[in-house]
Amino acid sequence: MNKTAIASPWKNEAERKQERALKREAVLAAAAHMFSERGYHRASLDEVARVLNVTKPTLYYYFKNKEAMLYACIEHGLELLNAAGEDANEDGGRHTEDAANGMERLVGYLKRYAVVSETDFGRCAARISDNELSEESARKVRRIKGTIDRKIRDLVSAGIADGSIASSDPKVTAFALAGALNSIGHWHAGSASLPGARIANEYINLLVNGLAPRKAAP
Amino acid sequence: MNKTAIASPWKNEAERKQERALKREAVLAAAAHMFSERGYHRASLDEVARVLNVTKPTLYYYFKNKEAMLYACIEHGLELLNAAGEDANEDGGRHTEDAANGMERLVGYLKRYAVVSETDFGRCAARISDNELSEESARKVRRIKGTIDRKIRDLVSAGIADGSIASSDPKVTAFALAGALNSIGHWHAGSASLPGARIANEYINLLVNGLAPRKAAP
DNA sequence: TTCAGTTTCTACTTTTGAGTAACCTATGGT
DNA sequence: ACCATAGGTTACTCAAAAGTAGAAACTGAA
Repeated sequence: MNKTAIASPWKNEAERKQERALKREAVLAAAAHMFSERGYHRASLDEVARVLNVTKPTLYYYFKNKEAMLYACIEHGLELLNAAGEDANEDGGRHTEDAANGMERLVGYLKRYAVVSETDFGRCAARISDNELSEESARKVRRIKGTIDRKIRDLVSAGIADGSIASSDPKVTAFALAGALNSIGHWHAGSASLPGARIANEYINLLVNGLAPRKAAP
Repeated sequence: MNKTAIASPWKNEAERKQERALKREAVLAAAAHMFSERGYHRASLDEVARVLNVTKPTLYYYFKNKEAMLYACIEHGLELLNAAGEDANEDGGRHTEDAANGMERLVGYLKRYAVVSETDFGRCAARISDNELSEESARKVRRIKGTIDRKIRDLVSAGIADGSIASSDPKVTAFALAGALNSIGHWHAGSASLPGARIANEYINLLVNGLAPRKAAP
């Protein structure tokens, strides 16, 4: 599988480009970690640079400025959350013969969403307020958030249509679901005692079944 | 009821002290608004002062520094959230002859909690991360948050005991409930289109009944 | 060898906003 | 008349962190 038996320490054009992309991603990952850990303002680029074993100006070689880093983090986080929704459609259809109903698809999405919302990028997207960004970037972020919200809402609506979900208002329900899941990232950081997957499951169980006891399993 | 027929423009000792307390509260309210609107770091004290028609040093006459203001905001918010729980016990017992069950008391609490979490102070308490504070203050905040969490957990446990609530884990459930409610403050700020009370009700309805349809009302 | 381009560094400048010093001006008590 | 205190102002300092200028070091190519 190796292209060359011995790995040359000198890179050609393509390799250099790839390495640059790799480094850019490393910068982003470090920034995301910092942002989600300390918040945007308390995260200093000097320190981000330090954990990467470089100096601050190097970061500016890969990103225009700090805000650009934050935007990239949030955008990437939102893309992950969005991607968690993409296979909500596929997964249900592919796994079983008959198409999954609205509830099943929604729960599948929520589970994947929960997983992402515990990553650094996910937490950047979920926790950091838009208004840290320029109006320009904030608008873009809101657009993406809108499509995610739309996706949840559509799943809720589908569930209502096929009778698998009871909700009087898909719009508010979608807000509530996203809000509840986004909060996972918060407390997870605060009290690290609970295992993440456990929390997510309990959350989703609560959202699906509610606090009130059920007479019989539907 | 008036002590004097004509109000003297000159204040005595007691009136002065009260006025000072009033001004301190005004500073706090302005700060809370700023903090919850823009976040701690983006809120500038110069601007807080501006909306109060004073200058920045005046603020320092009432508070030691910016962090002290934030701490006071958060503490006050937490006190409100806590107070919302105090009358959870009273209210149930006082309103009807027979004592309210766990679920009823919990829902009562959650409703009041939701209302508070939409105020400036509530949002400061719910949204702003502890690590903006000194370790000293953060510890105190965590202690108060702990008692609130405990209160919710106890209500959940009580509900489980009397059969009005179904939950496998009061601890995680309490986290989830607080997290979900705290998120109200976020989105309310983002999309101001929905009326607050409506959102809170929908949220709580979701948490109580869940997404899954119920066969028959219990 | 020299050139052009890439990547990173050292050593700054700039900006922003928290915090302070020092000084006014009422007011009320003595 | 005088003083102490409360409450406020103007005009600063100071620190931290963002951002920049410009040189150095390396690479691959001509």
